Amino acid sequence: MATIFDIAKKAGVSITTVSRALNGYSDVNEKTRQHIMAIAEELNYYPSAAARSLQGKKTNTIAFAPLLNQHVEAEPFFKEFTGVMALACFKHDLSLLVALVDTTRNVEEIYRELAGTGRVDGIVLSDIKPVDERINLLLRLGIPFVAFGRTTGYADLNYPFVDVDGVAGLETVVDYLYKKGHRRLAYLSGPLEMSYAFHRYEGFLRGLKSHELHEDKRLVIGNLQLPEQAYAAIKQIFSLPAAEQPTALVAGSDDLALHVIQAVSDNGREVGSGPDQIAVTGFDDLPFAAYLQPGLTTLRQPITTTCTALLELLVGMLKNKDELAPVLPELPGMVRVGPKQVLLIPELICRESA
Amino acid sequence: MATIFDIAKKAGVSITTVSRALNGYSDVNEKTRQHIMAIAEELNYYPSAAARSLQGKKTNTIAFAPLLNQHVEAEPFFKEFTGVMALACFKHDLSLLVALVDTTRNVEEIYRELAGTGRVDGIVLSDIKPVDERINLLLRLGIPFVAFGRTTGYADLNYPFVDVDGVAGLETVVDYLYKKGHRRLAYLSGPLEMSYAFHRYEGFLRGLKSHELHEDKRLVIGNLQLPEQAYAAIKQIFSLPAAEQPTALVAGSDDLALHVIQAVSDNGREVGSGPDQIAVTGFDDLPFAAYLQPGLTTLRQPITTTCTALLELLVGMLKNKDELAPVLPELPGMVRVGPKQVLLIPELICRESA
DNA sequence: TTGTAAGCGTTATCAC
DNA sequence: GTGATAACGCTTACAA
Repeated sequence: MATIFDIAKKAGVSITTVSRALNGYSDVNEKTRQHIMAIAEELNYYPSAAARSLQGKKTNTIAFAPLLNQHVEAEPFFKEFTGVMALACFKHDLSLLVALVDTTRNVEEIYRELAGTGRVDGIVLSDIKPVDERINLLLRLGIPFVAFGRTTGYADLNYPFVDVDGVAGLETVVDYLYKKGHRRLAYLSGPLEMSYAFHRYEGFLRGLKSHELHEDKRLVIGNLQLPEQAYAAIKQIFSLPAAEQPTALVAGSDDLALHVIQAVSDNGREVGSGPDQIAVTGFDDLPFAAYLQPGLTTLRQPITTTCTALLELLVGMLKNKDELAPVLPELPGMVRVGPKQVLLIPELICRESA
Repeated sequence: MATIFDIAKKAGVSITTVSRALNGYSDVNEKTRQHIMAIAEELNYYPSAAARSLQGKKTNTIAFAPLLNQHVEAEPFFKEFTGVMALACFKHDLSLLVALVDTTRNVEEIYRELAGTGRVDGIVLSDIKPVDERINLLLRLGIPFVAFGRTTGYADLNYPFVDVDGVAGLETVVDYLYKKGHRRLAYLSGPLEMSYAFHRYEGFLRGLKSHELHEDKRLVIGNLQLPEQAYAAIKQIFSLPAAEQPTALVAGSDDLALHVIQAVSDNGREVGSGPDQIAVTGFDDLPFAAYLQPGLTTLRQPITTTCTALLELLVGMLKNKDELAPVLPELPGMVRVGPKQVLLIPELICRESA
């Protein structure tokens, strides 16, 4: 690899001049610049990223560092999100460093390293938990970051985040089902240690309450991760006395809904919105939701908007460290709940499953 | 951020000793080491990635740099592949730098930059074209890389690659359809400028030939990118005289098959394997293929195996630059066509669409 | 077992 | 306009 030195030698000037010429400084003779540029081109020169960032320069790279859940549960969403994030970064002329975090190791250390090694300008955090040490860690380290999701405390939401409003989402779903005549609703949830699952469940409860329904603990099953667990849960529910069985199954994610639909069929029932059918709903509206048979009624998680907002926020912080609130464009379904806090309202997509 | 200097000062030793202690060298007094480690911990020390790589150290990062096709066509596959690649990298303790390449800019320059800036140890190339300058470029620059896909020349396959055998795949499909009684087959292809599309089409032709069928140019439509184009193609095909219409539609990708299925319905026909139905096949077996109605008969592209092989190859090259052939584990459906060249045979997945 | 010092490829601060 | 030269934070001969 050619260095700035090689160019300087060949051009018969100092490395200072080369650096200035290449970086478009004004105080360089136009002729000299042309000459230097030509030689750089000829030598296939590209500045070393390492050397640059050693000078405190930006890396133009941000990290996306999700926790690696063993549960396949997160997988389809993870892939979708990562892909969209890569596309969003591309539009901002950023590279995306995907660094999965092994939760069986010392998580804090991994983030500390990511932040400390200076390979990235900022971090997109995800898989936020109700109480999440990573946030305080990054806050303390002074690393620019933005969270996809939020903690559940209300006092300490003093960090930048973008979240999809799971509470509002599930209230909408319950309301929809209520109006369709459902009175006995079951709720199937993924790992409740995650904020998003917690919020969705919370929304489910609020939905019940607003219609003066009460929660039947036997119809609420949480921490479902593997397909088998979902199957077992459904089987258990359908073994209740007929009068106590639910007419609608509300799943906390599309992935879960997928297994639920299978399990319902396996139990000799039919999924759908008809009178003798079992209603099933999901959350996410991943591409496959539309292809299921029957089509899945679900809440659309606006992934593209989410990524746009996350990056807009992060890039804004990177540009002017001082400015409190980066100018966020108004995006559809967006509610600003703080200077750097955004909530996105998921949209109910009605198909045939409920 | 704490530096090696801060630690040295606090520990009352030289930076050399700190460096050695931290890097696990043997010639350091155990007591000194303990002391240094403790201080490093206390100071939240992490070595600067920039400074290290400036010393020629590894970055433990590899780049995945796919071309950004405007066609949404590549999107679902891209997301799936990127996600699986991230998971595979994780297992090798590597970070993944996703750098989408804008094909409207100077592509060569972008790869040159990626290689020259030293941010990554190696590159995974994809979206290989029949004749692809990027390969010679990287070969010339001496950057470790491995290609997902291959050029179509046979003489110059002297670079490491892993490819899914599209030729074999489509021969299998045609054979399958033939045995089901189909004699008039249409072929719908994505952008033929890509090797994979080229190979699949080639396989289609060979399949026809082996059964002494001949190609009907009116039934072969290439460079389909947008859904509308697929729709138009199907409409056109169904406007042929009844006797000349195909009984089977072979699509070059699942994504294309998806649109084809829709278009067939819109033209008042029914997709399926029955006598009066139109058979449709795809390629990839993306997750949604199983959920389509009817389920899509398609060729399973072994993405996980592909990523494993790609990384195994690349990591092998990174470890011992000299050794010609890294020891590749035998993976299912794998054919070694050269010391560093691997072909993966796609498996036919029979569902209801054909 | 430890320390000194050179060097990796840049950018930035001075002088000239 | 241009050029020395000192950082940036680390690794590694070479000395001690």
